[in-house]
Amino acid sequence: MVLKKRLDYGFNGYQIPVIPRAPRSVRRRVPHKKLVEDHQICAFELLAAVAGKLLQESESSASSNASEAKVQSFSHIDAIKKERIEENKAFRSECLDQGSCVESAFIPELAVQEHNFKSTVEDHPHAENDSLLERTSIVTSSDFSKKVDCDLKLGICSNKNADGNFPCKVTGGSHILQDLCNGKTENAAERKIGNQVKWTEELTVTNTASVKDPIEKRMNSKQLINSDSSVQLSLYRDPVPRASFPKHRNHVNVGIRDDDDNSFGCNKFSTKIRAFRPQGRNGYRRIRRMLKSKYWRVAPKLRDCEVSNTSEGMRSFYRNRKSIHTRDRYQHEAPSKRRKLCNRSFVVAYDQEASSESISNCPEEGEYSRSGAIRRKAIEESKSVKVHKKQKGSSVKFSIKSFKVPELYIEVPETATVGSLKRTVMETVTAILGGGLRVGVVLQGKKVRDDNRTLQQAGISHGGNLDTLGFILEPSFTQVTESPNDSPQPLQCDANQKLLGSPASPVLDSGPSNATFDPPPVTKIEKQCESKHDIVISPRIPVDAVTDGAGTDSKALVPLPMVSAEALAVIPMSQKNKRCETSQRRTRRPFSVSEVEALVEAVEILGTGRWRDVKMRAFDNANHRTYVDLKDKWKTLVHTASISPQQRRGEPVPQDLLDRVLSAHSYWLQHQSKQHGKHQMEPLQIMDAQGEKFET
DNA sequence: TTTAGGG
DNA sequence: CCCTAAA
Repeated sequence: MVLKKRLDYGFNGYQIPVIPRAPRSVRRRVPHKKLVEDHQICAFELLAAVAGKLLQESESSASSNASEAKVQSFSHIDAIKKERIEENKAFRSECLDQGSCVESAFIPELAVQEHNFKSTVEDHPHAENDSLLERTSIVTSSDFSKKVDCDLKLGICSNKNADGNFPCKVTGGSHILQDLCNGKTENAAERKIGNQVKWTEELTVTNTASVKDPIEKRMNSKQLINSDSSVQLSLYRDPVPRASFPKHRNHVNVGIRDDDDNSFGCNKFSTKIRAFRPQGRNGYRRIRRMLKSKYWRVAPKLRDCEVSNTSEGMRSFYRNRKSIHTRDRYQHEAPSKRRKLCNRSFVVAYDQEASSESISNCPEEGEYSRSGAIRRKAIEESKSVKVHKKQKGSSVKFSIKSFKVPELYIEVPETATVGSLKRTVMETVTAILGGGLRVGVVLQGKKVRDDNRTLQQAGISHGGNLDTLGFILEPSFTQVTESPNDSPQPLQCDANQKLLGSPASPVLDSGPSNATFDPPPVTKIEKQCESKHDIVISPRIPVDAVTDGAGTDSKALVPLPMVSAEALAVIPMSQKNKRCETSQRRTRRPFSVSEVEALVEAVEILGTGRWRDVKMRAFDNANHRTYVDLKDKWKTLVHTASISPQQRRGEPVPQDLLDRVLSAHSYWLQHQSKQHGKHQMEPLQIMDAQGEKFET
């Protein structure tokens, strides 16, 4: 018997909220939108973080130089660091737009050291002096959780201005930037635009000979750049003010790679913040456009300096691609299929690891570009390991402070909560860690491949080069796919981390590749190579970083790969694009028990004909689960429940859940016919707390 | 776009 | 999971 339809929440059994099924057209309009007021991570915030970073950098640089401006409060910096540590996440933003040369600026945090700077320049002899910083790392921080309604744009000119400085510009935004700047908006212009105050701040990257105070902030001219809530980090290559910035929105790289949100755990809680069809058509289209360009976004960034390496880069790229495909097919779905899922999401183009050299190491005359252009890190292996070694007798003692997780690609809706983001990252990380990672040992920049050698034989002894010992995480199948002779050094960790003044911060870096912020105050800069193709590639594909341990003094952990990630990306991207657009089957993502449970619960309440609602109710945060997926899953669940346990495969689903599936299925089946001609169906059967069904 | 089903 | 006809 069908129980009362309106059951109050708190009822011990199913809640059967009566949700009259209005015509689709009507339902569609129901403003289910639970606006996310807080904790919304949006591009703006990320950008704001970057901007703040930049400013901080400026300040800190200035402060380090006694003769420079007054020291500002660094509280916000601390906050950021703290946050970073806490979240272990780095967000990178990248501006991508068709044909535009938008580039993100890297906001370094490390103290700049001259030698770093030099090495940078030297390592990239081909770099064009015209190129700009291209990397941006943003740390997500609760401090930035405020919602910013307008745009923030950061632009850094590659050319010096009359003063010999590099103009930077941060525009738009409301309060965040200002907050981050600790009120240093003296000269910022404030204007009312609609209901918002936008302001622009111009910064100048000083092209000082002294590496120590590379950046000088200067605020003067204001410029308003308006855009529809887009975040842009632009780098002008041209000193001449641009008439406009390339436009694109919501492209924020989160630095995580899995494109799905696996945080289904919280799905069933209606309390979570959800955006019910958050964007309108425009947003939708926008997303689509975005998706279309998803694969080539890297292309526009190709720099001259990187071209020189194109050939080789391509080769390795393809090699990797090939292996990847055999092992893990491309995961991005065809744009046309995921539009909604991707709506208003941050898309991680790929990990643009900012090398510490970027902005902070302001290169000298015309060298600017070199330093920034090539810093790319091998995405795959973005592990950042900190090893704390202690010598003890003839044994070697290690203390790995942390490993950076290999590339992650995560896509989350802007409306996702920070908490869900954390969960997503966690799940992704977990998945990756459990998906075949292995640890590699690197000594003096070279991989120690022979597992049978003793540490002593390998030169890892207390009397040896412990300083150059590092550990890396790499795909376990790397060896198989990689050419035998290659000695890819995907990533490397700094075995030498002496825990520089950081006993207090044991957690120091552990986020996914965020070298930018990771570096402890006085750390050496990690040079990492990166290859852009990751975007498309499975996170675990290692890139053959061309590295030679040559001059590995303890400082340069990883030789800079000469392979230009961008170069690699250029062509491949387009190809991938095609590939993806055509037909890339999504990766299989078996439903977990908890997901099944959420699904069952939702179906019990909503019925079997309202997958969209089910999706929103229980899987709103799981962007990788479409309503079709849920429908299909339900279908299989019903099937599974009707076969003998022996015939079932995959992760076993608790029998009680299957029972619920059957009962709900039959209930709704029956109900369906009834409702056909009449009112709304009565909600379904009810079950008691024990999950036993009541008789209908 | 969402549903409903077949493949 | 994909593909699609229908709605």
